[in-house]
Amino acid sequence: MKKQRTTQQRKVIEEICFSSTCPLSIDDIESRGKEILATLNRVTVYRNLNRMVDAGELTRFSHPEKGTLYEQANRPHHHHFFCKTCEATFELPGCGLSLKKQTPAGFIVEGHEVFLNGVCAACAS
Amino acid sequence: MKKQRTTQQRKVIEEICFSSTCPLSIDDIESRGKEILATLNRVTVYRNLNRMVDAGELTRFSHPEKGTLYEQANRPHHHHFFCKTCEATFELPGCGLSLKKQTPAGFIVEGHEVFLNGVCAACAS
DNA sequence: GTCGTTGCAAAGCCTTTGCAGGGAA
DNA sequence: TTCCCTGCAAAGGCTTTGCAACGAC
Repeated sequence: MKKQRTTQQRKVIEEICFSSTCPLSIDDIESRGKEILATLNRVTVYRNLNRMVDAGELTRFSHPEKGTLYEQANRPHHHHFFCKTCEATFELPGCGLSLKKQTPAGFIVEGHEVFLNGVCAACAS
Repeated sequence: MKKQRTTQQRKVIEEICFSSTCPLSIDDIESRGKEILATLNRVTVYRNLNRMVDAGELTRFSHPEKGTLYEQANRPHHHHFFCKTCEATFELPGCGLSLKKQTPAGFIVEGHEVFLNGVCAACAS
């Protein structure tokens, strides 16, 4: 692991990622970052996010509808809900999955992801 | 809906998709198709798959590790298991998800996807 | 002959890489 | 001063589009 330097860009990107309560896309992070630091470059966002994923600070996953998303790595086990009306992604605490019921004999399950979709409380009312 | 013509390419692509017991990637379909019809072009595969998705014959979904996959649309409800050893994708019948437990008040769940990963029976033994 | 389809080339996204200049330590 | 980091440009992968030729009907 190389020694890291604290740059303005890195501070902005880390602040955005660590303060968000839901997964963010590259576009989210880039546009929010540019509000704070107008010269922020998309490539720099990519590089910093990749570094943070490698360092175990962020988790990257691919959402079926929203593409690549990033979230903090230290969150408790949870899944995601995508609202097709406002297109926001929410974090759902806990897990409604019964692994034993799902798994055929001989298969070893090491991990899983669940994506729910529908309409969120705000959009439904 | 336009009138469709029955071409060699389309027959090959449909045969591959409709006879597979697990989801296929573009690469899978292209390489299997080229074994039957060597001149088959990747663009033609894309176009036919898109047409079949639009026609409701296939479902396209994005797997977190394998990227875009295609499967028959008329299959009963199921989820997918990805083996990290042989990198195959298996279809798991049924559903181990308890939606009520998972859903916060006010959210309306319309659909869901579950991806399991681990080691399949063949690779585990 | 008509017109849906194909194959090739090219273009569009998303993401990564090369490189020179800039800035943190 | 050192050398990590950034920004720009360019390159790679995946997918779509434009266009002329082909082929099903």
